[in-house]
Amino acid sequence: MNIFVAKLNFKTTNEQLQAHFEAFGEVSSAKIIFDKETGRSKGFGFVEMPDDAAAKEAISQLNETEFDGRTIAVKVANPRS
DNA sequence: CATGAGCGC
Repeated sequence: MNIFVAKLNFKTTNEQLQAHFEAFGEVSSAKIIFDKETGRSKGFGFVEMPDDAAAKEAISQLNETEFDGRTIAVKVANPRS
């Protein structure tokens, strides 16, 4: 299941994001979206978890919670066109 | 170079 994570701290990295979600289950991939122009983080990313149950749990447990100093928004990601 | 809702190349 794909998970959308927004309002991340700009200094938050893929490793931190993955490690944060691994507390609820295995994470196949975690990716922060970086802006190609500035090279800085766009402040949001995506996490993919094989186990749907763990994914849903992670969403409900991490949404609207503080992570790396910022209150993040965790939701189910939309299908990429 | 900078910043704060959103959906990725």
